[in-house]
Amino acid sequence: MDKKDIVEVLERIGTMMEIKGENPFKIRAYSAGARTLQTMEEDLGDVIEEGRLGDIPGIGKALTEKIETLYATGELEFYNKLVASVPSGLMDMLDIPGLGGKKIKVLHEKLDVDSIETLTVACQEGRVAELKGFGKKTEEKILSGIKNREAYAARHLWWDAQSMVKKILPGLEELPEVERVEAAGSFRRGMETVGDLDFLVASSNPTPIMDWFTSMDGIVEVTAHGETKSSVRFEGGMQADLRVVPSEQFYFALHHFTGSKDHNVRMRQKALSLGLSLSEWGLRPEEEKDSSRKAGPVEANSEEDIFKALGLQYVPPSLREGMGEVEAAER
DNA sequence: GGGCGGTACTG
DNA sequence: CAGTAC
DNA sequence: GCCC
Repeated sequence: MDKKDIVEVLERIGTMMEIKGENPFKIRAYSAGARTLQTMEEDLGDVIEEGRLGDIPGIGKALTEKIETLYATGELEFYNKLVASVPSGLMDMLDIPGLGGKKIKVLHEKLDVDSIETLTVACQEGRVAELKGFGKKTEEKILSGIKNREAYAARHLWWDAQSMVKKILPGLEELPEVERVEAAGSFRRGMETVGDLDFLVASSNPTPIMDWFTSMDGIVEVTAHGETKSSVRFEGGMQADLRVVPSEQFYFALHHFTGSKDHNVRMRQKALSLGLSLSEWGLRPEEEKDSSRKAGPVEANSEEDIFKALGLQYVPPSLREGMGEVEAAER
């Protein structure tokens, strides 16, 4: 079995474990392993041959064994058993916003739902709303999620995302309560495709901003509307999130929500090695857990300041993929 | 053997 | 409060 | 699950 197929198997293992209610950290380990493998430049056969698979960060004893077995035989007992125990239709349900492993499990056990089709019927008959932990609103959300799932699941070309950003950003800039605003996320990193749009605003008066954001033209659904975080969906399926933070936190939050996740992990580790703790809220001494004291002792008036505080050279968004750029920025 | 991010929003 | 999402 |  080749690398691509093995990556696929590892990802599916993660998904199935999610539905089985496995330990989230275990699930993460599988999807991290899949990503690592996917981005590995070397030939998988060579690496296995030389017995170096386990040397790769994120791939330990269990994953090494499974990957080697798949590579050599194309079969994996562990995987086959998992496949046999999870109805394939349940996997598709994870694409529906608001449904995770736990809820899917309940739907399956209580209502015998085993596919998008049977789930649709269960919703239409009102059986989902009667379940504990569910309700009428959940039911409607599931139905609309099903109806739009192709659009929702799809990523969008950077170019399309940009035309959307060009419409939203100026509107935000014009609001008097907005002190600073940036688009973050994979859009800011310049990825070829963009999942959701992520906007970040500095302000001490979020309410009017959130109200404006959740009532823009072209919105088909407001998925969340809070003080610091709101989320909307446009016709065409593009989703946009807005976060409002106090201006002292702006660059920490911008860095955090620009990602990538792997990059953030590296940066947090780097901070920890200096006895500091980095988060979207700020940079503070590690033991000072009290995040109620909002702004940390370290100030940042730009993203550069954050890198500087960690003794790193600036890494532009497009390089923040957690693939060694943090190490390379050491100086 | 213990930690793995910490928080906001929904129902 | 649990579940989900980021 | 992986890492320390």
